[in-house]
Amino acid sequence: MILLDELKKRLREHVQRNGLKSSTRRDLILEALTTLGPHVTADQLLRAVRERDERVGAATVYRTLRILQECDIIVERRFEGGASLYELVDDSHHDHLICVECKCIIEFDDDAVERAQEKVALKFGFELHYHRHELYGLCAKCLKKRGAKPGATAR
Amino acid sequence: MILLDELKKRLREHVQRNGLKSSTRRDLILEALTTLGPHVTADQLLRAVRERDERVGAATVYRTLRILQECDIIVERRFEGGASLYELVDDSHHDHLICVECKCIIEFDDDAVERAQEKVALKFGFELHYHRHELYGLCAKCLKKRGAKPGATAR
DNA sequence: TTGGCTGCAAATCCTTTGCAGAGGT
DNA sequence: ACCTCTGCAAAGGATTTGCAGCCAA
Repeated sequence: MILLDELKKRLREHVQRNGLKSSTRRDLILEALTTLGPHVTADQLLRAVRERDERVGAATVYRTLRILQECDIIVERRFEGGASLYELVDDSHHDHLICVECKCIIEFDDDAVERAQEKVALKFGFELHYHRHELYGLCAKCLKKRGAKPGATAR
Repeated sequence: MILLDELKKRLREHVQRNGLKSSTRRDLILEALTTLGPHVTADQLLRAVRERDERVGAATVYRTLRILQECDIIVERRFEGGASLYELVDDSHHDHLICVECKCIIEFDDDAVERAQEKVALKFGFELHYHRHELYGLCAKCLKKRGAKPGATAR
């Protein structure tokens, strides 16, 4: 669970540092983000926020999402097809297994992978900010459903 | 270097297997793909193809790109912002370091990472088809340009 | 009071689709 | 001939932007 207050504080600081102003709408959006699941589309977020305040416009959601990205509260993810998904960074340390068939998303967190990629960054003199690591394929369930079908190579 | 003939053959087989027909335009697009760099947008591809045949339409490029994905000749990649990039799969075994400042893309290939992710897939009973692994941050050049600036945490 | 925030609608950007004609088998 | 491929233009979906009024500092 993420501490909402911690996030609000981070947002407030960002707002002050950049001569912006705080607003009720923005807080509402941030709250909705912590309530909804780990991967939210702008549209899902909009609907959720509108349940509490139906006058909120889509533009505000997008504008707020951009601000939240700037202060590292969320990360935008563009999986294949469709709209972007947004994710709280506190959640985003993990990576994803995505089933190409049923579209389910399994989250994982593997130290070996993490360490390996840090080494790669070092090798190229890169300062790592964040990463995305997505493995696409068939999940166990879909695999079973297919029975003894063709199959595929790893990668 | 990828063998263009090998790719053409794969395309031809896919076409026959699915009751499609081959076409000059499609071959042209495939050729352009092997000529241009490792990451091409649909638009870049369109321009390149038009240098050889100016009557080609954007729709054809998109339709062809979809077919080429179906027969595993290319992979679509949606990095942050902007249009999709397409990449020949023979090239796509590597992953990417992407500079958030200058937008440069460094390709890398790390066995430790590869092995680690295969292990993860196995753990979840996943059949891996392909993956994407992108590390975002500041490249060495931009890092130097910034001098002794704030910095960031790893991830 | 000032300058940022907001909703709305229009505008963009990238990609897909419908349709009538061209082209491959 | 038959059915796919193509260009064109229109449609689509997601996101951004211009503008006039609202609101926080």
